[in-house]
Amino acid sequence: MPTQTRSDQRRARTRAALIAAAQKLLAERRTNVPVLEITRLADVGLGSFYNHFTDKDELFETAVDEALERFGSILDLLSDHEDPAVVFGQSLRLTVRLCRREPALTRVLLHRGLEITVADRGLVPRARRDIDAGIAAGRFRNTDSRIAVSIVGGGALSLAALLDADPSLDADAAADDFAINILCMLGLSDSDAVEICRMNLPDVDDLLVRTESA
Amino acid sequence: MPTQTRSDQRRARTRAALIAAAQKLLAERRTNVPVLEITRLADVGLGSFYNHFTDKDELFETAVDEALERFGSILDLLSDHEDPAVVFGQSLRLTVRLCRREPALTRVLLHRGLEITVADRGLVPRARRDIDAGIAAGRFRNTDSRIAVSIVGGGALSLAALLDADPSLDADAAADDFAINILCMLGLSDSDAVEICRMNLPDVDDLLVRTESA
DNA sequence: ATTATCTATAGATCTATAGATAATGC
DNA sequence: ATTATCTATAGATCTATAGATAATGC
Repeated sequence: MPTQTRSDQRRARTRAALIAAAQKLLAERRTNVPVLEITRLADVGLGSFYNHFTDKDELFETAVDEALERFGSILDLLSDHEDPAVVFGQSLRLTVRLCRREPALTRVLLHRGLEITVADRGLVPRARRDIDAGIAAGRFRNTDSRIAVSIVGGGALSLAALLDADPSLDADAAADDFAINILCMLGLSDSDAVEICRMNLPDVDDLLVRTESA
Repeated sequence: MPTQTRSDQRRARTRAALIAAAQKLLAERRTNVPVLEITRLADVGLGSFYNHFTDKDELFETAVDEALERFGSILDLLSDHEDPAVVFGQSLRLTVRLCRREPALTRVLLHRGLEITVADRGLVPRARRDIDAGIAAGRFRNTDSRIAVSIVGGGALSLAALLDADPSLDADAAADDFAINILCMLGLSDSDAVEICRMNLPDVDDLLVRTESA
């Protein structure tokens, strides 16, 4: 554990304030703002910006990466289950529920958009691992997991955009329906998929609290 | 038919040049450029820009809309078939193939990203119509078509991003695999889906030529 | 003494318009 | 005569740094 001097802490605070401001702006799709506006929102001096980042692009990229990590670390808390279809179903249902619970974080991800589903960080590698496990166990159809994961990722993002655009939609029902669709796609019968998506799910708020400290 | 004066033609040419320049920039993800750079790329005077658009946002939005229309009009050429599953399968296979054939156009759509799948124009209403027809005919599972269309749209975009990022991928195979996945999701058996996706497809180049005049 | 932050600002860059020029209409 | 385009530029806006100030380290 590297000793955190008071200087380091101060530095980290400033950096975090800048990133939080960037995430706020990303959620509003306003990335084309002067640096001064960012530092005002972060409540730090203009010069501090250049202490931490070389330009706006670098800041915004960092802000998206951190949001992705947050999402991923929440899903990592999901307890295991012997049936890979159950594991994946839980992940899907939880991910979509998280989008409703964390709209600001979700909008940050939506801004980066589809590049996320191509990336080799965040949620995609987790999904690919789960799908491959299901195929290996004979629980899923034998299919190209790169393409399957692409559909799942794009579908999840697209559904997140839909939930964001229409607050009147029932997010829990949409999440379960999404999971049913994906499980059917992977070869489960309609009834099997429905059954899995009726199982108990860990409390979303509880998971959020448990990852906040990180 | 409104008589096109020579003035109108000149005006339309300038406008089209600006939109083409904007699409070029969108494909390179460089929307944050000075107006002067856009007009240079379009080979028109700076002032002409303000003759047609009030600001850059308006131009870029128009540029994306036109690209979407182009895609949609190509799909409209697909001939009908009595089985809704065949119709939809053909659309899916063709859409993904188009992405490989028209990478610049595809990148324009990727820039707009997921907002497309929420929009009520372009490909989404066509997909929703096809899915609803399939459900009504008892060929697809009875499911919420809003969510299904969201998955299809997001999945297609995500796959387009994947094909764009990795030119070595076999687009035809990916397109067919994508369609199989979606048809399975909609309740078809694995073997039915595979069979549909082995059927003959209209020639992509031919369809492109037939819509170029529009 | 060192390191981080803040304030002030020079210079670069960009927007948007006014007025000139060129093309078309009749 | 009218309409579209083009050129030149005033004024606004933004970036990025230099130097001052404040906090921390030892």
